[in-house]
Amino acid sequence: MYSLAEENYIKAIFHLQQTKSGAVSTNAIADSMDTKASSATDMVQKLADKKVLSYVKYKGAQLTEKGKKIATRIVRKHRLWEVFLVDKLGFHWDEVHEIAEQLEHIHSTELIKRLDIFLGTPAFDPHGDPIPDEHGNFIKTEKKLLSQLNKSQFGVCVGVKESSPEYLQYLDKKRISIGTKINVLGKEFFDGSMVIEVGRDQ
Amino acid sequence: MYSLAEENYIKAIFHLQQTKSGAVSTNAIADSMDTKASSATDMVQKLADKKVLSYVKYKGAQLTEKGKKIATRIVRKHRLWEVFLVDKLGFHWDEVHEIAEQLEHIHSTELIKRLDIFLGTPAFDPHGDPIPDEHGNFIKTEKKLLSQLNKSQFGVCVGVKESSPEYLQYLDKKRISIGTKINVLGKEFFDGSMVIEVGRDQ
DNA sequence: GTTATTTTTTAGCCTAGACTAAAAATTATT
DNA sequence: AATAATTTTTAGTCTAGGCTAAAAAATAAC
Repeated sequence: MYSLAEENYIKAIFHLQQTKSGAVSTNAIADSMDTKASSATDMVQKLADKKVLSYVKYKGAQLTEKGKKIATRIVRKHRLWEVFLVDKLGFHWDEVHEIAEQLEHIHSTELIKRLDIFLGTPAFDPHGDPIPDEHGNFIKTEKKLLSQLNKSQFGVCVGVKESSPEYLQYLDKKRISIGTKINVLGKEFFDGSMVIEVGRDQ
Repeated sequence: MYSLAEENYIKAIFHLQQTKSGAVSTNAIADSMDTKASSATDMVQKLADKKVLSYVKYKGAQLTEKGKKIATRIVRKHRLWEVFLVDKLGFHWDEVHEIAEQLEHIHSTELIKRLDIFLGTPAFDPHGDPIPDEHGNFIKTEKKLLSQLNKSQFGVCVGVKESSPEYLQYLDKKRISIGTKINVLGKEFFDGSMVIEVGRDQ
């Protein structure tokens, strides 16, 4: 069993690994955990002892298979709980992160198994992020930024890069949510600004 | 905001106060928390500083109104989550305590408000214990032990004194659960042993 | 009403996880 | 390549919550 602090570090390192390849630097970990580099070093050394990650002094950390399994289990829990909060309790998608951040640390495999079934084994969370299955496998969604599309192309919104309440509320006003189809009607070469059509059929 | 340890002490003292009147002794707290008396003393002193309880050296502790409010909020959360686990996820009533023990520490008043509505604002948990409302008020159920009933009297099971999995499974086999009507058909004066009829209409 | 026993508190120590400040290693600059 | 700047690690502190052992108070026994 891992402590709350350990689980949070493992999760943070997992997410950092998703974006950049190679070892994750101490500073990057400290930044994302909102602590100091020295604290991150301590924890990384402890997790290396526990074989959760490999660590080379001054070179950074990388999760082992064991570590990745722990991380995906936490991510799975986090995202399942988010679905619960939105689908069952009627929360808005911009309100659930903080609560899920707590719920993801509840220990009980049986609970998650049952919650998953109760929710209808969803494949995506309310932000469009894929939910890992029991074995830690999950669909790597090929996400493109809207800004990367060209005129006459279209896409379906599967998530957002930024998740500040302000931004999510702005999207809401524009009637854009997960699953919304967006057509690029025009694109300005000068600054990349676009005219888009927001699909009504969501 | 109170730490996990603080919340657990507050809850333990609350439950101890329910059974015995007057101040709760350090040893009683330590026993129910499965720690040593010295640890209990430390925590009780800290909670007294925070005005959660009143404490007189060598005399024991008593929750203040503030402390009781904190305690009932935790109890409310615990019991609501138990209802969720049994009613929605299909857990058996003898499996939910440990998980609810974790869930009761999730901080979010909005979550509990919504969970309560989702569950249909239940008045009792799966063990027959009353669920405090938002303001901390709850029905004091007049509970009698089955052994206190006499011949020709009857009662409705609202809970159990002991909650070991073994005992709960035994009750299950005998088809006794919350809401089950029990008729005392006969009672032996010698040792108090009974012949009872277990109501089918539950 | 002393003495013995039990209960409670204090004092001092331990671990997890944070911190600061200084040292060491790495990377960047000229 | 030598120095400057940055990153990372180490060393030493701090707090929360535990612990043990000893002291102090309360209770029980004679």
